[in-house]
Amino acid sequence: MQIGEAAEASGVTAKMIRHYEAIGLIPPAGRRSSNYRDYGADDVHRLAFIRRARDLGFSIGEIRELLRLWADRRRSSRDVKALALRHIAELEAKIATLGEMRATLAHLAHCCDGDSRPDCPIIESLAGTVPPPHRH
Amino acid sequence: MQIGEAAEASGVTAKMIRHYEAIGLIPPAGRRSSNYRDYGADDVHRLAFIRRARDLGFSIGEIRELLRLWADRRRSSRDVKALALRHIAELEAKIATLGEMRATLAHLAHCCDGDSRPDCPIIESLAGTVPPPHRH
DNA sequence: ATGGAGCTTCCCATCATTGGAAGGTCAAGG
DNA sequence: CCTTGACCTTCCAATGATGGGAAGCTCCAT
Repeated sequence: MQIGEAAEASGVTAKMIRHYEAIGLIPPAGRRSSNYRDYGADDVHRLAFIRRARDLGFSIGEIRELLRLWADRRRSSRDVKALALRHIAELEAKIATLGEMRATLAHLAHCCDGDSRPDCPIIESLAGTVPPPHRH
Repeated sequence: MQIGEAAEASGVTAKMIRHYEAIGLIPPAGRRSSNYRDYGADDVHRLAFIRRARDLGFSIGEIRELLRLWADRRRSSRDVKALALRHIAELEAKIATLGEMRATLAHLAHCCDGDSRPDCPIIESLAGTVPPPHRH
């Protein structure tokens, strides 16, 4: 099948399929006489794998490693799990950061009247005219 | 003061100060005869404002708006609060996305033995050989 | 006057993805 | 047979926020 159909079947855009090939995440696709790329079921399978990994927030580098582990029949599930746990830790760190931002901002917003007057603890906090809320 | 000192005082790197000037987030700094940028207390104050807004996760576009509101003595706190609430919603959306990733991956990792054998529900889920965990 | 610290501009890299231009290929229909 | 339109090709550029570094200028202390 050609790239459009492979994109449809895998959920990865044609644009990204070419990109993944360019950066060596996937092997170069076969070519027809027309120079069009040609994909088989295995290729689509690998692309869908990548798609699901992206949906879980794995980086390209991590996906490279996941693909290597997937292909290695002698892999240990320990290695896969370690990679997953490392990624979970990254996710939790990001969630914590965003959660702190949310909490700080929610507190400020809660203290803001939200009326037609200019006085606003949000702006004042950003301006540093009041000590920033420091809850943890 | 010159840019290094302003960077130190505001918590914004000299690199970023120049960048913010280039994209019009801050007005062009005055220059000395040496062509060095020259900053006063007001400039540092504005940079610190930007720094705190960045720390709360506001985008450059949002900060542009916040700076406009800060400068506007006739602003309504309603407008500031609306911007803050909108940003809180963005943060919560991101947190929710990351949280779903974390939950899915944690479930898979929990089901993975993590031993020396290759069998691994994480890899299998990515490969699509088992239906993906669909909890919401 | 020389060294070094700090400044200047300019270009490039990151990360994953998207957009578009210019042009080649193929099938269907007039 | 020729056109049209959908598909493909490569290449270049942009996104957002930041960092790295080169080449060259300014300033101050030794």
